[in-house]
Amino acid sequence: MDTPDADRPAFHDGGHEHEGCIEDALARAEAVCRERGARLTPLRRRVLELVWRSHRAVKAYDLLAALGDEDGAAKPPTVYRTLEFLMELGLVHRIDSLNAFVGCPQPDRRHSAQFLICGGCGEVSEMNAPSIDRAVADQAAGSGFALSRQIIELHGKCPHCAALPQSA
Amino acid sequence: MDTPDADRPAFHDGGHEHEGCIEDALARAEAVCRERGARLTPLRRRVLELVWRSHRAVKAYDLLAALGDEDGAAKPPTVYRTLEFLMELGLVHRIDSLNAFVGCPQPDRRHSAQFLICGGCGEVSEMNAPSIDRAVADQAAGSGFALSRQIIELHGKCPHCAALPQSA
DNA sequence: TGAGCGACGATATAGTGTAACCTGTCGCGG
DNA sequence: CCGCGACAGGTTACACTATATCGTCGCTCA
Repeated sequence: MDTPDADRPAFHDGGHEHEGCIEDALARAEAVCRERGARLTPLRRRVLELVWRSHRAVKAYDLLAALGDEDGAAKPPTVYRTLEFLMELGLVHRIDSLNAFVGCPQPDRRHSAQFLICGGCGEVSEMNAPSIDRAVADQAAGSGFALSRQIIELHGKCPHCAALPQSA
Repeated sequence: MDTPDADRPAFHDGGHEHEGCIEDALARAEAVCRERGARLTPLRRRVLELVWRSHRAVKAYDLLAALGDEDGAAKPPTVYRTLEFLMELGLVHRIDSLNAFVGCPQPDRRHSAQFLICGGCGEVSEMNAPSIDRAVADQAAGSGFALSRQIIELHGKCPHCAALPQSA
C-alpha cells in the first residue's frame, strides 16, 4: 500500500458548526487577496460566502437567484465573472460533472485536487492524494502526454449516506 | 471535416486508416447489441458513426446539425436519447469537462476509463490504467466512501502537439 | 484633471439539456 | 383480425448554462 497519504476528506454530519467554516473561508480569502494584490470586493466576498453556505456544490444560477433576492437583480455575467475571479485565486473549484462550484478549503497551498461527491446528501469533499497524483502523472508521462490540468470527480456515497437503509 | 491534418492527431501515427476505425466500431456495436438484446436502429447506428468520424469528442448539437443536414430536422431529445442508449451499452463515453461525447474503443470489456484530452488537436484518448484505479479505490475506501462512478479527464498536449513550436 | 484601468451593470444571444406528450411500428395473444 | 403492450422516435416547449458586447462608475496615478 502507499504512504500515509492525503488529507483525509471530511464529510460533515448535521452537528458541525458551519459558521466557523464560512468565517475561516473568508479569512483565508482575505489573506490570499492581500498576498496576491487582488481586490476582494463586497460582491466577491458575498459570492464566496454564498458558495460556502454549504459543503455542496452550488450552481451559478442559484447564486444569481440568491443575489437577486437581496441586492436587486444580478445578471449572469456578473456571477460568472466573479466565479472566474475566485477560481483564478483558487478560492473555489468548478465541478464539471455538476456544472457547479464548491469552495476550496486550502486556497493558500498549491495542489491538485480530487473530489468525492456524495449522491445522497450532495456534499462535496476535496482530497489531495499524492498517490493518485503520482499514478496519473506516471501514466500521462508514459504516453508522452504533457499534462496541464486534471479533473478527478468521484461519485458515490459518503459514509453517512452509505449507512442509510435504502441506497439507490 | 476530413482534412488529413486535422483528423490525424498525435495519438495515431500518420498511416492510420480511419475508415477502419469506424467499421470496427460499428462491428463491435453490432456484437454488443446482439449480445445484450438491444436494437441498433439506423438512427443509433448513424449517430455512432458520426461520433466515430474523428477521435475527438463530438458535441450533441453538432450531431444534431449533422443529422439535420441529411435526414431533415432532428431534434435535441432524439439525439440525447440516442446518446443515452449508446452510453448505457458502453459504446460511447461522455466527457463532462467538454460537454461532448467520444466513442469507446472497448465497449465489450467492462472497464473504468481515464481520458487524455489534447488541447491542441482535440483528440481524446482513452486509457485503462489499473494503477490509477487502484489509487482512486484505495483513497475512496480509506475515506469510507462508496465509489460508484469515477470521472478522470486529463487535459494537456498529446506528444505531437507538445512538440510544436508554439500553438495557441 | 483627465487618461487609463478594473469592477460591475445591462442587453442580448448562444449553447446545452429535459419534460411532457404524441405517433408509429412491431410482435404477441385473444 | 384486432387490440394490446413495449419501445423507438417525433414535436413542442421550456429550463438551465454560459458568453459577447457595450456602457458606466469610481479609483489611481501621472
